[in-house]
Amino acid sequence: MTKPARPRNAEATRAAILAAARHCLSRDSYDQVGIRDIAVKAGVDAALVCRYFGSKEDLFAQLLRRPDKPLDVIKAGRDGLSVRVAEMVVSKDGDQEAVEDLLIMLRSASSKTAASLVRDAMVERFDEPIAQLLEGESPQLRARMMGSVIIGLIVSKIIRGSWDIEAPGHDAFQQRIEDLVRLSIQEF
Amino acid sequence: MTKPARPRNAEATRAAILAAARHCLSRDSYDQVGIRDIAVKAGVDAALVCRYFGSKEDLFAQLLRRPDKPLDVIKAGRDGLSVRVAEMVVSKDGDQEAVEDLLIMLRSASSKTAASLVRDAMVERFDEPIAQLLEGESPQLRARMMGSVIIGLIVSKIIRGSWDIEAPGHDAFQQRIEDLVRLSIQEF
DNA sequence: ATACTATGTCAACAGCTGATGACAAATTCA
DNA sequence: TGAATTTGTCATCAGCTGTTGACATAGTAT
Repeated sequence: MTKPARPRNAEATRAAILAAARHCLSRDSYDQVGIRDIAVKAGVDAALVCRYFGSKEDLFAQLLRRPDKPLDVIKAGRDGLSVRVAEMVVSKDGDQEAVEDLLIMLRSASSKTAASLVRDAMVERFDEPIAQLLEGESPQLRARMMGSVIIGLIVSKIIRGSWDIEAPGHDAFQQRIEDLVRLSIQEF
Repeated sequence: MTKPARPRNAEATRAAILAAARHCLSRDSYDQVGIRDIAVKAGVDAALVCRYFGSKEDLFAQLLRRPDKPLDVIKAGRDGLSVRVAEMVVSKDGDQEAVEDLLIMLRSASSKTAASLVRDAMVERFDEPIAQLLEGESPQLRARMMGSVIIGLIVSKIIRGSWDIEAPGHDAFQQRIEDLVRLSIQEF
């Protein structure tokens, strides 16, 4: 009993490493997630992580960079945008992959090495797509305002653990978030 | 020319270390700020930091814990709260010490060791004082909603560097923030 | 001056980090 | 078969981290 003998498959282990990195980095910040943590989670030796991705920073960059994955909330169009965003943030039904991407970015936003990568990813994957959905003046600014509202809700949840709203008030809570999102992108 | 011969004064160097820590931790996260960084900034040996504060974690705790400093924005009362908050976030005239405190917390919010300290400080220094200012139903939740809006704006600024609003639109921008804050604490 | 304490410095520790190159085993190809 | 290439592991490096204890120096009291 030495090795479970996983079949050798470069592409699969590469994907496993990426998935493990996503898992770890959505729970802890860039500085706290070690290459060895990711390797263990992926069931691989730590050296492989460096061999496949060059460096920890490159791995993180590759993790954030996914031009193939447009966000569901956004690509569904301008109609009902606020509703979908509120749903995404508050419930488990919405675009949870988008929330995970945001979690990864926000957790590592204050890391020196990861900061610029996070900024670029944020612009590319959130701000620009949202801005393109908006009509009227200064769509970029309004997109950033909406980003702020979302970021605030998620970071607040990171800090406190959860929102734990009692059942009867939950609808009003979600409605309030919806209103905040709507107001944030309203024309001036 | 070996030493500028700073006069030996325990209280002063203790304060210098605290100030240096504030300086460093408002710019980088808990994980990235080393004891040596703080010591250099304070003009002291690194060992002194540990001798005066026990450990890095204790130093951070002591930094967050300032019951003597109620926030200006809050203690001015409920009237005009939204206006003052918007001013605080967007301009340099507002309560900038409060913004710095928030920066320190938010930068280190995703650090494993600092997380619980940040959570407690956030509740103690922001959520509770704000909630006590609110009348009507579920003041805690509404206080947290307002916190979310503020956090979002500050974190967004952390990520992007600044808001760089062109001069003519600036008033409308501040007005919008004011409205967002007002909506966030509005009764249900 | 002498003893004593408070304040500050130095050197070193164990532990962790990201990264590298040598090696082993599996797979593929001739 | 045997050689070659891919895939994975191991040991190790240098650098950094928080922390500690031994030492040095300044200030104070006797």
